[in-house]
Amino acid sequence: MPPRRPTQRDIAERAGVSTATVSYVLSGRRGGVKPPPPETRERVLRAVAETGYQLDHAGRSLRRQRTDVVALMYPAPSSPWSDRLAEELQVAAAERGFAVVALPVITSASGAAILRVLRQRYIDGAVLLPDCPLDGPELTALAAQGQALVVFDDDLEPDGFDVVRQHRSSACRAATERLIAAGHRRIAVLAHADDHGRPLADVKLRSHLDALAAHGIPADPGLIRPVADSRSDAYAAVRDLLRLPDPPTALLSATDRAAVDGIWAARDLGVDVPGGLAVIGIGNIPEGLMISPPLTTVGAAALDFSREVARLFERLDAPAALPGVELATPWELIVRASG
Amino acid sequence: MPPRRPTQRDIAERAGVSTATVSYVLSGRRGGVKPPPPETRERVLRAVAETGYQLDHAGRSLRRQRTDVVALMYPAPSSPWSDRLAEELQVAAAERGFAVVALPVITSASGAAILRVLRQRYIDGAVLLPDCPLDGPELTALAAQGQALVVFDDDLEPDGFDVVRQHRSSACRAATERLIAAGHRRIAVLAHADDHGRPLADVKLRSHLDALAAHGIPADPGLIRPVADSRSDAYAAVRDLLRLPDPPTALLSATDRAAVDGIWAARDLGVDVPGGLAVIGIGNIPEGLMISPPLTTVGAAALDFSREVARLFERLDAPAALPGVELATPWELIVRASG
DNA sequence: CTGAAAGCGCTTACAG
DNA sequence: CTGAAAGCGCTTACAG
Repeated sequence: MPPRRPTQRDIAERAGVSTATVSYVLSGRRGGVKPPPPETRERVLRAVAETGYQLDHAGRSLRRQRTDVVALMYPAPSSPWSDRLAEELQVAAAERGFAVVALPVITSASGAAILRVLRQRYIDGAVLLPDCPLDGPELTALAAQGQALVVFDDDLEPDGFDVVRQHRSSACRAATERLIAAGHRRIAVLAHADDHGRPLADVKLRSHLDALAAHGIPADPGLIRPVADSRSDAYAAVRDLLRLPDPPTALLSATDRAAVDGIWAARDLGVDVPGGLAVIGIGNIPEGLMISPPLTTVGAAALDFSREVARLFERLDAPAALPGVELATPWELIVRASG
Repeated sequence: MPPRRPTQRDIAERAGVSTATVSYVLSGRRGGVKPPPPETRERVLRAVAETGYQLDHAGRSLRRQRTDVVALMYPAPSSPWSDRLAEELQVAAAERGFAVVALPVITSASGAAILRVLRQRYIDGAVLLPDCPLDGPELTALAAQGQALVVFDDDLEPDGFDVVRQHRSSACRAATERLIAAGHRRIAVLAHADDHGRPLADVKLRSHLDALAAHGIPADPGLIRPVADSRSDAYAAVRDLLRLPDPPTALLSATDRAAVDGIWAARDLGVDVPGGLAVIGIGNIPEGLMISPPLTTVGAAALDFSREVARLFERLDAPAALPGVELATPWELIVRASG
């Protein structure tokens, strides 16, 4: 037996009704029209049970011109933030009969395939976390084609899609300023890596360099290490930095994870934190509260995406296209004990 | 202007050709038939560029009876393992023109919605990591309907789907046996939590209790804490355990993360690891190599899913349904310095 | 209350 | 080399 799935036509024949009736029973009727009476209903449901019929998504979404699927797109690897957003999205989606898929973006691999998911209407809408590889024109085009989009970005202008402002740049600058104000002049940086394994000049690193420049402090390239995405590399890098003849007195890390490893490296070398090395991370993950001393960091105060999720579904529910708006969930400097 | 997307019909009119030709240009022809000549091709591509036409996934997949999408399903939150598998899947999928979606299962929320993605043919196939909420009959039914499935499970029999054996139970038992052999009798356990916040009697906890029973060692319920999924709770739980009048001498944790926090709690209290507290985790995440002392753990030796991914695409490429097979990627006890 | 029929956007044998 | 036409599995105005 070939794996042919039964269709509504099979159910209709079996139940002695039309395919219209099958559809009415299974999916209801629009506009408050009465559903089929119990006897009809039961005949259909029996046929469904007997055959193991399952609705076919392609047929339905072609006809309805919607997929009832939303996506969450984020740069891999996942984080407590992306995990939390996935969860909130799933709860809200379940209430409305939507399914949620996650789209982790792996820089080297994903490219075209992941864009196809948005462009070719696999989904009705998406929340895009920061640093997804989509530019303004692309987002505008997607929005114009009807995709509901809520995009975390500090620079793009809303244009048929909504933009969530985090003001990451000023929050990151505040971290460096705090270190400078405390007298630090040699500040090591654990940065993200670019494709060539060099420090990535992203908003985090640029904010730091801007703050240094604003205070006339020269940046020492030797103190900038592209290890923020690897726990083991971060540990080793900080260990090496602390063994330098002229070691840094402070550490700014593009990720909280690497900052935590930096604290471990310092502790394992007997260097006091923050006395011997002040440490500030970026991201505000829950783990930062667990380390001793607790991690000073930069990030959103609360692990809460309810407004952004609600906005996505407002878009999805709206009868006509909504104009793009700005939402604000600003990052802040969260001072704890490590720096 | 309503956001009507152009269709191949629009492109055909604009280029003065038939929709068949448009499709041939955009999607090629089966069976080595020659593609349209350059002039035709160019007219079509120009119309595509002018209108911003994008293929519609619903139309194509309804006609082709396949979606060219595969999924990775895993219990949330994500882990280095699920991240790595997503990456490998994405690389393999990109080569074949498939898109990858991740389906994190959040126990409370997901249920029905996530099953719909499999049942209603949103996707052509999936890899299911351990502890996804699908039973044997369900998987058999999905496989019979043509879904390509590779399922991590130690108990299910393959039946139209493939099963990856990890032998988690015997590997976990080996961890407890090692502690017992080293003379430990009071072994604390950081377990997963069930829906009521009590220790979840999963394969990890059961293996531990079995090993204790086999050696006639009574289990002390007071030593079993449901904190394996929360870093902060794990730290606090271990701190409290170590302050007990009769503290445990060893710790087995259902997750490496919680084990690492346990080591931190011990170190912060001045308790030597493994001298004062032997610690063994489960999961073998890279972070376990970073802590001092390096974490003894239970898990797969390598962060490598190439065989499982290859098998999924074998299924997808096969002209007829393949019988289910067993693959083996056994977990092992990985002895490092912590216990 | 129910059914016949059109059509969503594609692909693909088939005819010319 | 290209087009007319059928059909994938649904949903839904409309007629009876």
